[in-house]
Amino acid sequence: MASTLRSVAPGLRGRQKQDRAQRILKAARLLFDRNGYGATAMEEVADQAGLAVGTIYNYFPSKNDLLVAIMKREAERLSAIAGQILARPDPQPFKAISQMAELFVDSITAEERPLWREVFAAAITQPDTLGQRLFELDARLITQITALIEKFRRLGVLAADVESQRAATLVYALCLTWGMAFIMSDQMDQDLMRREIRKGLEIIMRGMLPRVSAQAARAAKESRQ
Amino acid sequence: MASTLRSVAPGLRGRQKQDRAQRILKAARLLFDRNGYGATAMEEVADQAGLAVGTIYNYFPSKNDLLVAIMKREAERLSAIAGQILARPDPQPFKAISQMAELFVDSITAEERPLWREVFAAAITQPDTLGQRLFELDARLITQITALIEKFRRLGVLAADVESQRAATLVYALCLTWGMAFIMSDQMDQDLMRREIRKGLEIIMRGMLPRVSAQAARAAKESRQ
DNA sequence: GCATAAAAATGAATTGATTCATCTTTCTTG
DNA sequence: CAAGAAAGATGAATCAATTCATTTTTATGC
Repeated sequence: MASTLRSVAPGLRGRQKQDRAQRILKAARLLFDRNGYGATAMEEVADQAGLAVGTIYNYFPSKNDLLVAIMKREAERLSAIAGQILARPDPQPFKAISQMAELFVDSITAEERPLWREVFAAAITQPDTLGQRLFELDARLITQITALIEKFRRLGVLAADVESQRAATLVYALCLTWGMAFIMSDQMDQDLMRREIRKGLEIIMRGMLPRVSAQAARAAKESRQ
Repeated sequence: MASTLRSVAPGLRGRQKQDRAQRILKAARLLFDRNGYGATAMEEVADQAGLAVGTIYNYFPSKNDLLVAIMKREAERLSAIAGQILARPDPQPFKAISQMAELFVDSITAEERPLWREVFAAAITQPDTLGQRLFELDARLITQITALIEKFRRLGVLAADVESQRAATLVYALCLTWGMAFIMSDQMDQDLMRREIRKGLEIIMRGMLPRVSAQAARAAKESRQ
């Protein structure tokens, strides 16, 4: 009980613990990159880290957990950069939102595709633990896009009657879908993904532009008839 | 060689083969439903089907394959119904497209959620085999939505300068994203999914309505000619 | 410093998917 | 119909993740 309080300060034990977790992550990362996730046995990770298999399980409850811990670090950068864009967005809404989407694209490279496949799969089968952990990041990104759209909406550059959050979610849906397509098909490259997302954004943005006044619309309609 | 041709006609062997495949599917379905995918051992499926483990692997190359074979049947209905909607769509574009989206929603029930999780995960880790097999269905759905939008576009109810395929993909992205959200969170029910998709559709549809400015431009162009 | 408790590490045992050498059944040919 | 070939079924063996009883290391109280 009392010892719990003291152990917050890193004694020998605490330092070793940090060190080992780090060593395991580094070893796993190396082997997953080199040989792939499926082809890497936990025994091998243990060897590489200079530990016994059982020990790894004291730090990461499963092989999936280990992988997610590794890849989450990668994704973490994303929301930091998104924050920068949000701080001084491009004055043109389309460009600013595109930039956010590009971020997403840039964060998944072809080399990491095989690992991302495993991460997504793990997140889906264990949504409450692994999925949750990753989805935090996505939620943060949606919040950031929402803030961006809201900003433009306030300025009157975007329609007042579109809910920012909903629109942001739509943008996110677009990115996620193409991100998944990228992850799932070796045929697709980042450029294609970028282009497709851009096209989708164009349609979304059309729906977000302030509508011409009702009067003008009616007039136009009448003139057509 | 010659026998290959003859074997198309179902002799005893052929019939048995059909029968066994069916028996395996039924047994697996039963156990997956009852005890879950993870908790069902292939030995159990074999027992339930009255076969040896090895035999199952003569019919389905892996446990994942078995699952996908089961769930694909479920999804197959979808494109049939989509075809019906396409044959006689609601005259209002929003309603017609909503109907398509609803289809998607209805095809994933809360009971099947755990199994869909596994299916999605499998599709992601083995995109070339399992994923491909499922994605065929999605591709078909996109084609059908594209056809629907194209129809409306021809009628002039939707903007001429929006590419139907791209718009359809966006609609699909919306459905897929919420479908995944549904699958991943026990908190979400079909109603919520339905509502969210509808809201997203509203934004998309705004972007697809003929623009006043575009009309004006066209009018101007025509008057010039 | 030593005895005891708590925390961590260890690797052999368990569990379950997948493989494969062997055995059985069905088919083909004379 | 019998012999040989081909297709299919079988379950014991393999392989890898995960568990757990045991041992080792570190911390605590005297």
